Amino acid sequence: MPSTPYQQLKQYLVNNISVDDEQLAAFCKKFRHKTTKRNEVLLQAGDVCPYIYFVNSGCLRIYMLDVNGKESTRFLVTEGRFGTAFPSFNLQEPSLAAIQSIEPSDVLYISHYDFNQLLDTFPGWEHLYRIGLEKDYIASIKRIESLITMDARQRYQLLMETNPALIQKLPSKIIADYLGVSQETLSRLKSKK
Amino acid sequence: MPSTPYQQLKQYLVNNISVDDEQLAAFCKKFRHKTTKRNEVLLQAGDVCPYIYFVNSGCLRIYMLDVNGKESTRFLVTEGRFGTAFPSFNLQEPSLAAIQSIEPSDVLYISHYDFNQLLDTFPGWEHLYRIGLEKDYIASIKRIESLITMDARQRYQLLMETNPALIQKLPSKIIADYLGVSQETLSRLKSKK
DNA sequence: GCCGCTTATTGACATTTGTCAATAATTTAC
DNA sequence: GTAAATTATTGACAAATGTCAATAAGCGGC
Repeated sequence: MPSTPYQQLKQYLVNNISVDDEQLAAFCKKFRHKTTKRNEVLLQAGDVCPYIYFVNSGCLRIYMLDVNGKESTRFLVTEGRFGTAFPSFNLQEPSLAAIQSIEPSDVLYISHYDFNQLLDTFPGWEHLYRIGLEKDYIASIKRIESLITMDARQRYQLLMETNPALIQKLPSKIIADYLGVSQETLSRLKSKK
Repeated sequence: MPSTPYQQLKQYLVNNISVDDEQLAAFCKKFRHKTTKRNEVLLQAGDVCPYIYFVNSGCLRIYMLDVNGKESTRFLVTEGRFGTAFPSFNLQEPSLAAIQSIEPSDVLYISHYDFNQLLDTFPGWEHLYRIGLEKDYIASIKRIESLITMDARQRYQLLMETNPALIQKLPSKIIADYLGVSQETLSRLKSKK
């Protein structure tokens, strides 16, 4: 167990950029710490998203809710990763998506203002952010490809291959709307071999 | 008509970062110029993508071809924008997607090596790239949302609202696989009101 | 540990979308 | 300008997926 809630973030930083202890401390100082309950909502749709989160443990879900109450999961943010309602956080405009913690989670968060200040102050921070953006962008491209080229069964199989832990960990209701299929269809895919 | 093929790129740069003429010249020197024919293939699937392109005029299409010969358009890159087979260019691994110029086009291109050299040499370049990544990432998030929450008709209507020029300009066959629907389905959407 | 709520499964059916095929309309290449 | 190739449209049907409903199973909160 890490002695402070900042251990994992520091590890993430040293893995991705060259940074000395002093800078690490300066970065961490901008982050606040929070534990959440199961299904706690961190951002309501319609609000401007003020924070970007780093997940120490647990799982955040970025999701949309349509007028009929149907939910769609845009992204899942697991341990050791950054996540936010990106378009809202980046542009500081009202969010289409909400953020909830699916399970009790332990997170750090930094405000948009402080985040930008780090960008302007430390070139290393911009580099780190850029690397993260590249990875997330590539992940989103792969997701688009799976959505336009594969049927429901193929997408489910792909997820089983690339991220079986997610399927284990999350209720299949959420896996279903992450894949863009109904709960019933996913249930049938799983049973009918 | 611009006097050199670099006019538009320069305009793009000054719009996005503060940069002096000397730097502009240094940036442009890294780009080569090329005109393409209709349907010319710039990258074959399976090859590592060596370049990122800036489109002066015309249109590039990043697309995938499955074993049955079905094509899916991952992205369309129009005038005044950067584009490449991003995962391959970024990771320098074989590309799932191919690149073609749908129509006769006028493009600039820079190698992965030179691009990274600019990143390392000019903080302004990393900033510019980061801003571009943010925009492209947001666009891809919106595309994912449209794919998981909307049916074919809604996606088509969205495209008509957000980018009617694309629908005008491109054959509906390509619009169809960009939307992730068959040509016939799109044709029916258009006729049946 | 139990109650109650949420989630998962299954069936019947409706709807959407895809596939195949034939034909018409366009467009390209020469 | 014309022939050939590509693209678009339409019909008939098949396949995939969604919706609604009923029931079963699982799990969280106390």
